[in-house]
Amino acid sequence: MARTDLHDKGLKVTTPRLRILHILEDSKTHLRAEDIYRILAQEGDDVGLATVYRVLTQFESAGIVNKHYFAEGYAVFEMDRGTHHDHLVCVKCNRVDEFVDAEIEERQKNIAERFGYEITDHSLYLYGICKQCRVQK
Amino acid sequence: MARTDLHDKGLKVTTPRLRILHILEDSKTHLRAEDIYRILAQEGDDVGLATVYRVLTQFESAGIVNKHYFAEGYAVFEMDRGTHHDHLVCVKCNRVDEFVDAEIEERQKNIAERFGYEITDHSLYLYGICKQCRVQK
DNA sequence: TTGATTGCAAAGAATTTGCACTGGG
DNA sequence: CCCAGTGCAAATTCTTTGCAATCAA
Repeated sequence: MARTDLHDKGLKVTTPRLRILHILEDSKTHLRAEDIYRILAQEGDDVGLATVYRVLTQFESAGIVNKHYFAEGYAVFEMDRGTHHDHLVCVKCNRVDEFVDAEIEERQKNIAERFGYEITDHSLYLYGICKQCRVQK
Repeated sequence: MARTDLHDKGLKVTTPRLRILHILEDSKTHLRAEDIYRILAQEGDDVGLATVYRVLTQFESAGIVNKHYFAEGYAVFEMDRGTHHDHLVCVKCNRVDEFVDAEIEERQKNIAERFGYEITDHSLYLYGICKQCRVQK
């Protein structure tokens, strides 16, 4: 599956790509390039950081992963599992939660229509302070 | 107003701060530190880029401005006017329209509540192709 | 074989910091 | 006066790129 996945996207099946794909598939959270680089090293795969960045960029172009900039100043990646969702980001601890709201999606469509736009994409981020951070404050 | 504004926040009233505040107040769009630095130079104010960054950081802590990372990899700033407006952006001509949808705002609030977040801010961008761009193909 | 892919190191872009000097209160 | 505030350059952090070696197809 991973093999054919890469092949279908016109990407050569190399060890770095398979390993990175695997790490992304296993992860439940958003990962930075640096995170992936560290995990690779832990697992004994000596993949260069530059390669991690390059592979992630290629995966993004191929629609395999999604890239986000939350409020920290660096990019994080997650598998594109086909299910669109928006994000809640804690500005204190950087925790991220995901949600989908059909009504919001619908209204966005209507608003775009009203303004004469044909939507190609959208991004919705809610920034706030999560429960834990408020408690320990 | 600007003077007392700074004073009330415990910030010394200096030329760089007043000028930067003025630029932010006049701007209808999000500005990068670099943008502000360039505008200052154009207006004849020789303020160092490092100072722009420092002042913006202080303004953010003081609640005077909001800082965001959208999908570009760098921070943008805007005055905190207490009103959340969202944006429609044309990916062809960069035209920008603003909108507010009470129902969406309401649902966002509910979602945040459900996840235990206390919202401090949010950003909603709809990217698309505007009518004119579609017409002239 | 052979062009795509990788690693490493150097380059870039955005942002921060150290330090001596300056200016607001 | 005195210390917060500033400018400049050097340092950091995140990411990209040039180039020779390497590997998948």
